[in-house]
Amino acid sequence: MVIWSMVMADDMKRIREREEKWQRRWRDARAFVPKNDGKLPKYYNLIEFPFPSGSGLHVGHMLPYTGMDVMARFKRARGYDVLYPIGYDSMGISSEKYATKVGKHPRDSVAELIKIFEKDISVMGLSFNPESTVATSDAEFIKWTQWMFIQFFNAGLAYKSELPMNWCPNCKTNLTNEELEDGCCERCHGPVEKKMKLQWNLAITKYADRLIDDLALVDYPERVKTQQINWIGRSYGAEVDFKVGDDSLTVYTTRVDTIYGATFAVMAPEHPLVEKWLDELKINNDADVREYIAVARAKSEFERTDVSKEKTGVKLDGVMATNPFNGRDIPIFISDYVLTDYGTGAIMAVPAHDSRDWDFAKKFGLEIIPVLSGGEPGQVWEGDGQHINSEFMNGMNKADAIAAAIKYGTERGFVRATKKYKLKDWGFSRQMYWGEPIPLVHCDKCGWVPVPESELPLLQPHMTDYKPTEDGESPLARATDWVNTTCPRCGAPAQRETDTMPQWAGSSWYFMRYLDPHNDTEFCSRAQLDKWMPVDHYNGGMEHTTRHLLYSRFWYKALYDLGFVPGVEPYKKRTSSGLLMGADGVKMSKSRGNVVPSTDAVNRAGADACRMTILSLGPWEQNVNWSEGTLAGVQRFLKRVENMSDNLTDDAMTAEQERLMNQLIADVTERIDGMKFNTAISAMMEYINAFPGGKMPRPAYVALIRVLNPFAPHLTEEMWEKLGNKTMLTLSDWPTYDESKLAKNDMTIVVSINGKRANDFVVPVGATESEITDAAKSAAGAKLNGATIIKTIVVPNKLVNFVIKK
RNA sequence: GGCCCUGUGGCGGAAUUGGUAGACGCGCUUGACUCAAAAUCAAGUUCUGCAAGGAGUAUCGGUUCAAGUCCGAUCAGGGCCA
Repeated sequence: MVIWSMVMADDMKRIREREEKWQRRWRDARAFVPKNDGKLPKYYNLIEFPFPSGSGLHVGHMLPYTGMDVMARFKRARGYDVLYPIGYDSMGISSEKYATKVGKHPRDSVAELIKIFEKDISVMGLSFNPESTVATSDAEFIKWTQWMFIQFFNAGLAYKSELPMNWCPNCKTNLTNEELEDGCCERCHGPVEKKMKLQWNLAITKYADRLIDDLALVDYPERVKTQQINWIGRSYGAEVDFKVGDDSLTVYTTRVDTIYGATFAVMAPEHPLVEKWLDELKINNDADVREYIAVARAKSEFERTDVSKEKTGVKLDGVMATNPFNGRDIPIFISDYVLTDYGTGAIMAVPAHDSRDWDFAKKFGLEIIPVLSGGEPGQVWEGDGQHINSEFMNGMNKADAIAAAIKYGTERGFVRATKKYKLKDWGFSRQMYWGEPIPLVHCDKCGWVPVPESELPLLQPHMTDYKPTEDGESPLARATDWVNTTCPRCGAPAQRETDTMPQWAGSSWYFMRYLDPHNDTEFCSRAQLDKWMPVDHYNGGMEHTTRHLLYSRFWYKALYDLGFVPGVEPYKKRTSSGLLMGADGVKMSKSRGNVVPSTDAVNRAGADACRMTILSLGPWEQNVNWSEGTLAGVQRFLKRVENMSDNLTDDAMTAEQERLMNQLIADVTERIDGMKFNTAISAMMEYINAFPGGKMPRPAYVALIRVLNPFAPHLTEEMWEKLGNKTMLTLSDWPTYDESKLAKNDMTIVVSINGKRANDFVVPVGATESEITDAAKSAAGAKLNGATIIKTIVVPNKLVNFVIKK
């Protein structure tokens, strides 16, 4: 026992030393630095850059890095000039929270974290370009993030407006609605308080149509495209003007065809007309109305629109709305299920054909007029059908009736066809210390004025107390020396903006800085952009398919419109990797005790074995569970491959061995291309199983280590050197295969009767159909006795099926 | 509630275009080596049955000569949006 563990430890030591040796040699040879000389086609291979975590890396973090590393090594061998960079998303609340926790200024703690992170990933043998790393918190990076914001501001894409924010008293942060999860803080899952706040916004909704339409130009998984489209939520509808006395109440509807079934109108409690009517004393039950408004204001959007909750509302007593189509007066309610910031903040309610309106009408005893046939009596009907009770629309279906109603109303001036989006403009203000300061100065005379480019980067002042404030104001507001400045335009006393940018800012463009990380006159030279953009392959998690992907696509399009980048889409192809969970199928976490630290796994099994294990566990897009058993299987495989190098024969290869070798190269090539790493690995395992006793002819072995190289780069380099090669395998070309050698001499054909497998038989390749049928008949034997063959189906190279009757 | 994805041995998972279900790995069983064990090597391993055979890809139904694969309904798990 003791002796064995010493042998193991000795073995492991040898493996680790060998891995370090090759990592050193690759670095010295600058093997992973792109040539950038225009001689080879470029390939930009991108992972989502990480937040430098302080809690230690585990094997799950390595999954995307490893898979994309295989792609990078494969593409290099296939003759591409590959850029595979890594950097750090080191701005933002995560870094700030960590700094607070360890009691160090974020500038220092971030630098330490990056060092730890780099050390942890260095053992894996990943082929990142060591010369193009960036961190979003570097001053030289912040400079260009701020510069871009100023370009957007000057182009009218950045504006300030009052927005509903969600204050998390635990994290002391304001959150936008997108940053909530089930109505709670996405970080601590605690309750939030709603308040209005003046915020900077980026006008992403101006790009909503292009963000949808340009998805046709890129290669993203369908589900990713669908999620983006749903998130943007484009709907075609109509605004209809209802007269309310001298005022005009505009409602938004996607179902203007049902207007003859509108029996009441509902307004958001905060709708400005409600306020106006209260002021004008037009509302008789003003006390009830005011109370309802106060209660609704306190609720979150999530609570307000939860369909399962009981509908509440108050009738506005004293005002009626006139339906412009038929002149009919209908009552008006306020209710919290109508939101101010969606549509016009007012709807026409058609209870017969909308379940929320139905619930509301039932509760308040309101009239219900069906205008589409097809429903059950006494139930809401949301399907299509022929229109009834609808004058000129009678007999039409939904689509035709919508068009007819819009035409009718447009001609008479009370309807406008509109397009609406669920997507809102991007709330771009945060009230925290560790974010890029928004580089604007407010002057009483000149308004908001950008900080001159020569003064960028505008860094946060060094503060010892950078903790968030209790009231949600930016901690930068406390740095009065910094805040008070002069107007860059007129020189009068002025104040700096104290809000900072969200974490999403740096991640919206970091992939361009990799191309030219130390340029201090441009964010990236145009020549580098022209050469390397767009990113050829961007892999990331499903959790970033809405916000990050949409924000960065918007950012790139905005830069394109301003003439700074060469295309309209930043990423040509997007893939999503699944998560690597603990062995128990639950996300790795300290509290769960299921974490497998990556340095640990590498020390136990070596980097090659870890890399292959991570990729063998299951399909790339799916969540997979860590398995020590798989690790052991992979270790066994690598050991066998190594031992085979002492067992090579110089015998001529048999035809079958040659076929296997060519098949191996074909299979592995195809599977890496399709990111089917798990089956690429099993193809290699099958291959060595086909050589009994571990005896392999030399060329068969060479082919194996060449295709194994992207997965197990250290071992294969060592074996390659052992075979007498003087150049590095990492710098060698990918092996080719001979298509003509893939064919077998004979083939196994299945014979089935009425679709049920009966037997199989072997025929030489090139047998005629009648030879095959005859062979099939004899293979089926007694099972055909006394039967009439009605039909014979021959599937080439595969199967013969007899349809029989007895 | 809406949209999307996934259901295959004891386990992780394989199965081009519908054409031998269970590759490969783990685990397990047996054998070789060993005083013994570990490691390694060899054989076996969906279930049922002594066998011949029969059953079998969440459930039910459909299309087809043929369904894990296509269609419909149901159930279960996951994701996104409400």
